[in-house]
Amino acid sequence: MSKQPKNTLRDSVYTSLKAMIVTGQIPPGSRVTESDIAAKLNVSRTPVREAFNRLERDGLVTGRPRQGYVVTEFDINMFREAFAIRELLDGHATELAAAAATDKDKARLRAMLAECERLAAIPDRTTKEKFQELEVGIDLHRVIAEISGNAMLHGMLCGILDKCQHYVWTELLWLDEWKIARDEHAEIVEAICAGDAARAGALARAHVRGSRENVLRLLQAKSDYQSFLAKAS
Amino acid sequence: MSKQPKNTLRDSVYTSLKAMIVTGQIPPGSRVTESDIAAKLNVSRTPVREAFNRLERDGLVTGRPRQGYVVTEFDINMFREAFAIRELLDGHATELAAAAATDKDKARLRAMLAECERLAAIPDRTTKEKFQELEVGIDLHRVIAEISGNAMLHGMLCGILDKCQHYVWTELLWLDEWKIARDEHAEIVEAICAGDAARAGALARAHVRGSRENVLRLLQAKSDYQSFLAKAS
DNA sequence: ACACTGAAAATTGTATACAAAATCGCATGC
DNA sequence: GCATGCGATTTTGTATACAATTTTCAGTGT
Repeated sequence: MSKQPKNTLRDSVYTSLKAMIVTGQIPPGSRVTESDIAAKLNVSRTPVREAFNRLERDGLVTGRPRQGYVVTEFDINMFREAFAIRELLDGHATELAAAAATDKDKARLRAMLAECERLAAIPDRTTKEKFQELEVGIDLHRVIAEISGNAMLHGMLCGILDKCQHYVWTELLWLDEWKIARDEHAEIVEAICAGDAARAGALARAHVRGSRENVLRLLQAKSDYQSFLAKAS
Repeated sequence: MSKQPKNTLRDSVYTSLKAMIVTGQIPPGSRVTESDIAAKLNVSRTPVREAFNRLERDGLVTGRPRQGYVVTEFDINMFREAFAIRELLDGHATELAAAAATDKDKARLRAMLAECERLAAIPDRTTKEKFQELEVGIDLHRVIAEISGNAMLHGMLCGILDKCQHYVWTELLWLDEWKIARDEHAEIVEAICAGDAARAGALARAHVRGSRENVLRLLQAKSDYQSFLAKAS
């Protein structure tokens, strides 16, 4: 497809599939067959199978023995679970990052903030640009986890953030009220740059809690809207 | 081989391989080839490949593009990383478990404690029995995570515990000083049964920190012993 | 003795062929 | 009309064949 050719087909397929799933091109609940994907990407089933294995391990698809794969449908319960863990891991990672960040790291974080700002300032944004802002905002957390120096923590947090991104993108981004908490991100970066671990950690935890509440509120609104539609018809 | 026949060969191979790795039958740092394992288990390379994929995702083996797989060697740094995360996740899981445990759950935990006690009381234990005690002690944490009701937390903690088990088993269990902190486990279970979430969480966090210090002390002793051997020869 | 070349061996990456199992549809019997 | 059973189709699970690449090691030249 129009993807950068990776070293191995397996990685290429994995990346493509993951992008398609996270962005909702393949909506949650869809049944996906190895043959279809293989045909669509012009490869054999083998690399597709291995990609599916990894995606299943990531929790983005669920596969039952001889029954094929289905793009995971996240319910509100999984969302709560993910955010409870994020609060722990993100908080700790941010504390560590504040203690470990080099000047180069700090510059990198500031550049991401600026990029986020730039994307937010575009008038009449397309869906793609909205997604880019969301992605940069989440990437900020990934980079903070990387800076923390704890590779295992970084890996686990990336996995959770993928799921959160998937959930927000497929369920909520259509809402106009959606908005990245840019000020909170800026405060966190500021605390990291100041080397204030305690403050950075507290801000990060509060930010995760705030995001959770924000999303839950939007989910409620969506649910209300849908039941309104149902009653009206 | 002498494993219970699972539904799919892939799962069977995964289970067998994981057991062989975690118990050190295949020592860390060994090169493992698909063909060897396939021959040893009398299956084709395909299920072995998929098992390797999952094990790589688990972090138990590391594989480079066309270079084969190597059983991951955990260094002391990874160990510290794992325990930092365990402190967060185990603490939270134990808090949740204290709030959520049913009578059946409590009975299950008490039964595991009793089993641990029984294994510890065996005189002149074999290596296998030592490993069983370790396994039950770690399983206790897995079950607590399960009881917490947060499936994602449970899954992540299981992954980390596998690595810790692997590390302890391959690096430290030969030491006679090794000893499961049975009293601490008992205290944690007690707090869970009493429904005291704050106390249970605090105990769990302290227990993880204590385990970490214990292991680090043993590693130091091992290192001292090895340098003593080197100087003597 | 050492470095470099190049072919052979070993090993993974990919494709494909075949087997087993599940699902779907249809017909048949009650 | 509905349930049930049987067969055809679809889809995954496994094995194997082939391609690509890396490593190894022997041989040669300096």
